[in-house]
Order: sequence, then structure tokens, then C-alpha cells
Amino acid sequence: MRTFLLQREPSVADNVPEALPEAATRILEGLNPVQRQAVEVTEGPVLIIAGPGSGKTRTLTHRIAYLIATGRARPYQILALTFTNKAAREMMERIERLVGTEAARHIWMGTFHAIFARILRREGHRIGYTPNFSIYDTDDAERLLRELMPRYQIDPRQYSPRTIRHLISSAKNQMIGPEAYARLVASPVQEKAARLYGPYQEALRKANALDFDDLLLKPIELFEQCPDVLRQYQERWRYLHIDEYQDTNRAQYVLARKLAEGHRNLCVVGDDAQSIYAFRGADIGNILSFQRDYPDATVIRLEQNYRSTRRILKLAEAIIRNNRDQLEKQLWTENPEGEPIVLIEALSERDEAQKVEQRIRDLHVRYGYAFRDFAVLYRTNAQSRSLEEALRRGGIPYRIVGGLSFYQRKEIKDVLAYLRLLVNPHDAASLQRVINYPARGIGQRTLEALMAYARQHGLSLWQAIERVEEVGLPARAQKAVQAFHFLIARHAARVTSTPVDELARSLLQESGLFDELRREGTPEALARWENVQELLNAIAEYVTMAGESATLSGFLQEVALLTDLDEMPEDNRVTLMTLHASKGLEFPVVFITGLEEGLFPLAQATQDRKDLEEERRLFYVGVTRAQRHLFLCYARSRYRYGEQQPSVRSRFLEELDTDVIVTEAGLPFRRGEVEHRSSRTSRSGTPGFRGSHSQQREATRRVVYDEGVGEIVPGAYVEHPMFGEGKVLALEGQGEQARAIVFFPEVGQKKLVLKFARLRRID
DNA sequence: GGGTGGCATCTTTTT
DNA sequence: GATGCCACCC
Repeated sequence: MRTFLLQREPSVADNVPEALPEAATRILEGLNPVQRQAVEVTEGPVLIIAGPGSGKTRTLTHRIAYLIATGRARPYQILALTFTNKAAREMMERIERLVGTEAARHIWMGTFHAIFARILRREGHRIGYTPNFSIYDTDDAERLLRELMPRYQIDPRQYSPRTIRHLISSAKNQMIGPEAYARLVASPVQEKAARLYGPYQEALRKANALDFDDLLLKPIELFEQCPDVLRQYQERWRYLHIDEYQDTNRAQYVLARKLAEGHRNLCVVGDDAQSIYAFRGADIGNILSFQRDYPDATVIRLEQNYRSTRRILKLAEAIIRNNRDQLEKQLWTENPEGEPIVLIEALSERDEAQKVEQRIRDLHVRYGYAFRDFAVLYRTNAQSRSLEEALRRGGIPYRIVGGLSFYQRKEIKDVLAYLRLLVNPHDAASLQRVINYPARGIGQRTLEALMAYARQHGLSLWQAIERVEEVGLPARAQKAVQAFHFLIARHAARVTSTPVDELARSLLQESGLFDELRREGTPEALARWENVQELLNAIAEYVTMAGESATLSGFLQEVALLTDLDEMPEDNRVTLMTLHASKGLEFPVVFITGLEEGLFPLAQATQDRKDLEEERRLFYVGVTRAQRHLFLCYARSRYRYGEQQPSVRSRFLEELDTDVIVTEAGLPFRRGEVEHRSSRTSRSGTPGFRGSHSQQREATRRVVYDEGVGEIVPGAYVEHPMFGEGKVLALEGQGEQARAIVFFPEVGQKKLVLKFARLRRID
């Protein structure tokens, strides 16, 4: 049975003792002098600038616990905002340990999105939202855009809804409205986004729906239009804490400012070197200018690292040195030198996974590390597959954090769409998702007719369905629509009177969804069916746990904001996750995999200095997760686009000037590839003889390609009229079709047809 | 209107 | 290698 992360709404009713003197002493005793200073400043704005491993989260949780223990704040007067559910959960657990669960559960803690969704549930009616609004995830938003595009003469094949959504989202993150955005347009795509921005917002509104960005923007609107509501929350929350402040975007910054106005007890913690969410609108400027915004702020620098060995810290510094925009920080540690960092070269992703598996086994058996001590990190979720396979083959228990979460699975989203429809029939995205699933004879044409009718009469899709007889559909289609209408309406009428899980079961049974899931009889279908049952159990659990305040729409809103599941923490398993997900965590042994050009850094990020610096900070974040052992891995070839392609090791390795890394054989690590070719003695002369590095020779042999055409052979350095100098990685195809895969430091990896490419050998 | 098979198309990271 | 889209047939 899964456990679900659904926190009870904290209440103002509070039977926690006024103060917990014993706990207060205990909290102070466990801190070093700098941390103690952070905890003891209890009034006014505080900026804690921290480095990795400095005990940042610990300092923040201690601060909060100290406020409660000394009686300066009642638990419900504290608001703590985080960016991920995981961070909130972790902080909550620590605080519980310090002041007990009874006090802790009255603290308002959660992600920005979750907290402000709750506020909107309660107060949104003041700006025209009923409490049962739907929260649209990126899929829903894209569906909405795709539907709008033809009406504005935009071809979804030419401009992908995803790109448009992303542009609109960025604008919203920076609090740029449709009109202002239209004035800023600088490219054809942006022009399309500007054209759709306004209609998109209208469509959301009509559906009584909010997207992720609205969850931050609408509260701002609410606070601006209703100062009394703002005042009410300002008074409730005397103390405001924000973790990972470097990741706040414009909207979050404004919200924090508004809430902290008045009492001015705002405490933020962050490390500019760990800013890795610019892609979602995070603005490092917020942390850099905190002192300007709050001139009387107390600034506390946590620079001592308690986590990692000296070698790991040294590597981290060598990495971040390559970035230009960085606050000056002197990280230091009293920890021992530690083991050298090991660079692992693999032939393929499969080989890489196998080597990781072997190292884990070795450290587990010989040095007694538990499986929970290991983390394997990667840049993209897709990379987890080969790692999973290797670990499964080796019989090593593992868990995957993030990736396709429970709530993102198709069957779950289908069920959720049905349920959302019950509480919010205007929810067009959900309606379109299920109106003909399972198939019930309402096809594309019928749907289009309904949508056209709705548009003509200024109705929502649901309202059009309600008066389907006026639409003028063929009798059979009309009957089908009426049956669907009846199904939903009948169940919607029972939302308040029937236990939610019972209602859901009845709806899913009668809609034919259960039969649809059972029909197939494959193991996958069975698993899907079980997932649905699990979801229904979760609803029941939520209802019993949250008591009277529990509503179906509340459940659906909370669930829309969940991305990962609670895993049982006592589980002894190796952790697999993206580098992003690893932020804030630590492990005795860490593997960073896939250090290859085009993958890490990602190809798209290599063009712009800022993007590249963000990738580098991500590398820095990954490295500083490690406490004792760190392995950096790359593969000389990898499956991409469904075929095996050679790869070049990451520039992040080439730019390191440090002596803390050794190769698998224990030899000192040497830099140099394309950029340093002149410093190397000649290799790559004739086919079949490709230099002295034995592992490299093996790697090239493994991938079977043609042996070369003329002087263009694997390993050769060539010049291309457009792309500049590059290195030939491999050749494939015959005669006219012969192509070379060439790596250009400037533009990345390219596949070129030799006949046309006019490559010139230059080495 | 529904179902199937072939084709193209990408692939970030998260709330 | 997974998903979505389109053309085709029933």
C-alpha cells in the first residue's frame, strides 16, 4: 500500500504549550556558533547565504523550531515555503523531531503552489473563482492551446503547443501580461505566443481552471484587489521562511514581499551557486538583491561544509570557477581529505550501468555501505532505464525518485478527469479527455459541432452539451451525448451526499472505464486496474483523514500538485534520480552518469552562456551531494533517436584543472580532446590504427561502422565550411549514402553526408 | 464513427 | 523507443 502525501490543513486551534524550554536548550546545543547566530536572530529580515553541505536546511528548521520552543511564535503563525514537496516533507520531519508532531502539524508548510492553492480555495471567490476550480498541468494546458491554435491561424505542426506554452509560462513567471508581452515580441514564435496568450487565459477562466503559473499570479491579484484579505494573512503569519531562495521567480518574490510587509519577519536561505531552475523562471537576482530590498537584514554566511571530503569540495570549487556570475564564497571543511574521485569510462550506456552496478556491489560487500547510502544521478529521466536494468540484473534493490509519477499515468489521469468533471463540469480539458473514453460514439465531428455551438453562443462546452438538442446533431450522436450528460450530471448531483469513494466507483463502473481496463487481460492492464483501485483507496483515506473539511475538489487540487510519492524512508535501496531531484539531499556515495556532450550539458544549453552556466551549477549540485565517494561516468556511445551513436565526453570534464580525479586504473586524470588536440601526439592515421589509448580503441571497434572513405576516418580532425573544426567520431553507410558523425565544439554533434559536406582534413 | 498500421517527430530539468 | 498524427478500411 502506498502512502500519499496529503497534509491536513493546519488549524488556528492550537493546544501546544506556550513554550518548550527543554526543546529550546536542545536546539541551541546542537548548533555551531554561526548557526546559533542564525537561530537567535528572531526579529526582522534575515538572509542566510549558504554553501552546499553547510547545514542550510538544518539551520532553517532549527530556526523554526526555536521560534516555537521559545514561545515567540505559535505554530500556526509560521509559514514555511519550499519549492518541492520533498523539501517540505524533509523539513517537516526534522521539525517534528525537535518540537513534536503535535506542534509541527500546525505549521503552514508546503510548496508555494500548494499553499497558495489553499488560499485560493478559501478566498478565490473574491476574484471570481469558485472553490472547485481545476488545476491544469502542462498536458492540460497544451491541450487547450492546441485547440485554440487553428482558430488563430496557427499550425500546430509548425509551432508546437509545447513551445508556445513554455513562452506563455515564462511570461507569466515574470508577471508579464498579454498586452505587455505583445509589445515585447521579437520573433515569429513569440508573436504566435502573444496571439494566443490572451485567448488562453480566457479559456482557462471559462473552464474555471488555473495553470501552475496562475496559482501564484491569482493570489497576487487577490491580495491587490482585496487588501483586507492580505492583511488577514499578514496577521496570521508572523514569521515567513523560504528555502532555496535562489530559485524564486518574480511572482514568488512578489508574494513573499507582500506577506512579509508589516511584520518584516522574513528569513530566506539560499546559495546562488545552486540555482538550477532558471528554466522555470527562477531569478538569481532575487537573492543577489535581498540586501537592497531589506537594508536592515541580518546576513549570515554559512561557509563551513560538514558534508563532503576535502577532495570533493575541491572538485566542486574547480567546477564553479568556470562560471562568471557568482557570489564570492569561501567554502571550507574540517573533514578529511577522503578518497580520490574516480572517473569511469564506459563503452556504452549498458556498460556504464554495469560498471555502476559493480562499484555499488563492491562498496557494499567490501566496505559495508548500505544500499541506501548510494545515489545514482543523471541529467534526463530517460537515462534511468539502462541503470534500472543493470541493478535489477545484479539483484540490487533500488528506487526511482520522480520520473513518471503515479499521478501522471494515463489511467490515473483519466480517472481524475472524470472526477474533476463532477465538481467542475466547465473543465473543458477534462471533458475532452473523457467524453469519448471509453468509446461511446462521440467522435471528432460531434465534438467539433458541440465546440462550434458553444463558441457561437458564448457557452462552455458543458453548457452546449446540456442543450444538445439545439445543436442539430444526427440522432445517434445526439443520443450518445445525452447519455454522457446524464451519466455525469447524475453523479455530480450526489457529490455532497455520497461518500466520495463510493461515488467514484459508481461513476467508473457506469462509464465503462472499469470494463475497459479489465477487457485487455494483459499484465499491464491488470497493473493499471490496480493503480486505479489504489487511487480510490487514497481518496477514501483522504476523506477519513481530513474529516469535515475534505472535499473531492480539495483532493483533486492537492493531487494535481503532487509529483513524487512518499517512499518509505527506512527502505534500504539505492536511489536513482535526476540531478534536479537530488538537490538538498546527501549520500555517502554518489555516481554522476552520462557526462557527455549533448547530454550533460544538454545540446540546447551549449549555445548560450547563461544556459551553460546553469548546467554547470547543476554539475556542482550533483558533485556536492557526495559525502565520501564520488564517481563521474561517461559512455563512449549511447542510444539516441533509437540508434547507437558515438559520444564525446563532457566539456565539464575537460575544463577541470584539478588533481583530485583518478581514472579507473588509478592513473591521474588527463584533460584534452578536441580543444587540446595540438598538445597530443598524432593518432588516427590509418583505418584500424587509432591511437594508443587502449580503451578508446576498444570503444571504436565495438560500434560497427564503415572503415572510412579516403582520408576521412574515425578520429580524424576535419574542417567544415559552416561548423568549423571538428572531430570525426564514426562513419556509417556505403557509397553515396556514406555519412560521418562529427563532433564540433561550437555546434555539437552532426551527422553529415560525405558527398555533400565538403569536409577537409586538417590534422 | 471506430480501429489499425505506418510515418514522423523529438527528447531537459519541476510545480 | 514512445508517442502522436494521418490515411485508410470497416
